[in-house]
Amino acid sequence: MNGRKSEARMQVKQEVILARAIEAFAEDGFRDADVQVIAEKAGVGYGTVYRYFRTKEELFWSATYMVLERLGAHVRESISQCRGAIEALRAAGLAYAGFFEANPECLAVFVESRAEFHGRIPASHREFHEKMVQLFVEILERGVAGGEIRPLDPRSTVTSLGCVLYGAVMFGCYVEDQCRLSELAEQALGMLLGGIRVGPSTGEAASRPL
Amino acid sequence: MNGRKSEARMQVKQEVILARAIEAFAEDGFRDADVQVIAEKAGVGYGTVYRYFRTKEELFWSATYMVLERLGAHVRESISQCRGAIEALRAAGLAYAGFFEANPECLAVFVESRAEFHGRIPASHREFHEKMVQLFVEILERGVAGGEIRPLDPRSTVTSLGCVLYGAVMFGCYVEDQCRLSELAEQALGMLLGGIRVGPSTGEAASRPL
Amino acid sequence: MNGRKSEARMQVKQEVILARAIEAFAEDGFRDADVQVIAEKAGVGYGTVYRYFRTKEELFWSATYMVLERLGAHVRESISQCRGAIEALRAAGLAYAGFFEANPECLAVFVESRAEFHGRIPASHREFHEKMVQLFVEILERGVAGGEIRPLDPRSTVTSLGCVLYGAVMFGCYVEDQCRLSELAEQALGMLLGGIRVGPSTGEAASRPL
Amino acid sequence: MNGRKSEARMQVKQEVILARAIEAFAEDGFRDADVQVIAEKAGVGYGTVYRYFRTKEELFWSATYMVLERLGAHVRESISQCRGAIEALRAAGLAYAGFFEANPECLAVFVESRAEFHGRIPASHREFHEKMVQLFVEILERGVAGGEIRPLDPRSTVTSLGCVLYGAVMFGCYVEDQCRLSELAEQALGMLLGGIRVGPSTGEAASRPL
DNA sequence: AATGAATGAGCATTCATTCAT
DNA sequence: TATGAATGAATGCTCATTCAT
Repeated sequence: MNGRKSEARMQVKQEVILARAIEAFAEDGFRDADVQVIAEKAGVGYGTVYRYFRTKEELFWSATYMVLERLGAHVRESISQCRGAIEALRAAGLAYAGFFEANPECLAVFVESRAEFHGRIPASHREFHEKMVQLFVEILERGVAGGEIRPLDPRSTVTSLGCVLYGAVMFGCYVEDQCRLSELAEQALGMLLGGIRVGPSTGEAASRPL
Repeated sequence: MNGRKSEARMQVKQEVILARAIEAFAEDGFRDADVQVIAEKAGVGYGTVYRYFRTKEELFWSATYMVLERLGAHVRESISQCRGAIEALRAAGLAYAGFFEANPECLAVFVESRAEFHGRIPASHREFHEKMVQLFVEILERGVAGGEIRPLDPRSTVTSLGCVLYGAVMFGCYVEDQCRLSELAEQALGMLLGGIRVGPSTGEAASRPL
Repeated sequence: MNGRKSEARMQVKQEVILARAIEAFAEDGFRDADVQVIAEKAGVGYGTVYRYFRTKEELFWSATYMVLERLGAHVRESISQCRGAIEALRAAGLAYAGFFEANPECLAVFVESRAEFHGRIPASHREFHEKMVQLFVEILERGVAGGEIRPLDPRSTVTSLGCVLYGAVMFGCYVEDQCRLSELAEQALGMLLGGIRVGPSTGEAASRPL
Repeated sequence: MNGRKSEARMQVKQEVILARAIEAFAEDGFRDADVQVIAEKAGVGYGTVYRYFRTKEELFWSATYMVLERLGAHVRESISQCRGAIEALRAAGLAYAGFFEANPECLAVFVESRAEFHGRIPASHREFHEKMVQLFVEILERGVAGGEIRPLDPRSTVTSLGCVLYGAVMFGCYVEDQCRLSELAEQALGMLLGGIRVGPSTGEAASRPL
């Protein structure tokens, strides 16, 4: 029982450290963030951070992965109630952008992680990416099967969707004083969906709110 | 004449330093890049770098700006021969992605700069962004006036286009083993254009090559 | 107990660093002294110095303050056994000069600190100065009350005494091959005391040994 | 004739550089003063400074020597009209302190030079010192011969005088908000003179204005 | 002679990581 | 297991000095 208690405590501690790490990396970037400060904010000793994460880099990738997990959960939850495929795509897209809008520090870490790839995407991140792609592919296939969506190649369509959503989130810094991230994504996604939906795609359809 | 010679030489030297800086920042990122190494690669003394750029940060932003200038020139050149608006948009989009495909170190610096914004986009970068937006707005307005493009709001449309192109370039790392950057952009752009072009937007139109 | 041990050790370490810093600043001056060297001499790691002193400057002022503390202790001790005021003044003056004679590295740091003031005397130094003035004022007032010293304004008299002692210590470098610092101070102080003592101040009194 | 013109010009240029050097060394101290800045302020090219002074150190000692020359001229001029020895001593002392009061940048350089001695007084400075001592010795001997001053050992008396004046000038930073440098020197000098003048040295004599 | 661009040695400071307690 | 004192490699930046023009 002692072991369990201890395990649970450690689990909590690790999550606290990760949460503070996200904030620190968001604030200062990977290189400028200070492990000392993260430890202080997490309320643990300096060396303790190194008992949970071998290196600062491991801490960073764990923190970015936590962001991905939260993002994934948020997106999956958003589509749980959706019936139609188009509806699900819209909901997922809005959830994707909305998550970063609601958690700016996650966005900052997300951007930071993209820069830190330097050509080497960690396996965990690649797996997350694949899962997300799979999720969208399934929605699309469901939509195609149900006659809601034109029979496009699912993977390349998802890739294009990915560009739009990833782009909206990354590009948002240029328009943040004009519109919110979710509006940006809604708009761009709307235009894309207008082009792939079955039936006469009128201008109205493309530009009206999702 | 002495002055001119000297000025010309200094101009050249500065550009050499910037070129090597782009490579170094691409390779190691802003924080890990070593000014000493940049100096060596540029064939100048250490202190000389600091005669041309007050700080490493100034060097970094100058380098990223040089990337933007090259990118801008490449894009502008690509549309110089285009007649139609849709044609120009396709050409510009392909040039945008093609530039980063042909210059991976510029892409790396581009990504790095996005991460280093940390909420503060340098004025020079914002101005570049505005010019690019203006360029696309003019193309769109020309297309609308010529009846080639549906009467959408130009700015928000350009913003969506921006998301797609920016997104393709940033998102490319996830698909680089499946398709090239320009293919990715072509595909995503095609889907978007399919949705904004006048006339019945058929599935065929949206997915066929640009 | 663990805490105490650690605290005590750190206290010792800090004092060792300060002691070596005094030597280094004495040898090379503030600007030329190398923190690396101080660390080595103190037998601690480089970074350790910065755990105890935020900056080289803080280390310098701490070192100069340690000199003042030693000086103050030496002077106060010297007058503890004195009965008469004149006797105390003589003893204090000799202790003042004698301290620097016995600790040349303290003298060098003392001089260095005077140069580094640049118009801004650190609060701690000003406070030390005030305490010293107060000490001498009290001696003088005791001497005046006891009829041993003429009723001069204590503060301006102490200021003049300060000039003589400070001057002797600073001026000593010009005469060091002719007489020792304490002799110099004794001589100058003797002349000054000859002028303020009650009774006919004969030449003999002014120039004879204190 | 060309040569002469050139020589004269160089003479002027050198003095301009020295004058600006004094200001710079006074402002920032020897180590922190920037030769580049001195050159700019002097209105000459950077390298030109090095045509007139082999090293920064040589420039510094030349600058400090210029201070001494000005000081010496000021002091010598002050006593040119004095008849009596006591009168001359007072005048010289006041001129000494008054010079630094009127030229704070010279005082700063003077202090800086004391710190930079590090045990090695430059020959030129030692010679100046000797000349000053000689000047005062002659005044004293004249005073003794004329019966105005008691037959003290001239050299040790001058040394004590030196302590008082040097001390007043160096010590002034502690009392600058209470009295001016010249007042400080006047006061301290008055006390000392009260002690060495022939005749009954009353308290009044010692403390009344010079 | 005058200039100022070029140089690189030198140094303060930071911070990830280790390890004794 | 938790801690935080200790470490020293790493690096941005300065500035005295040189030398080609």
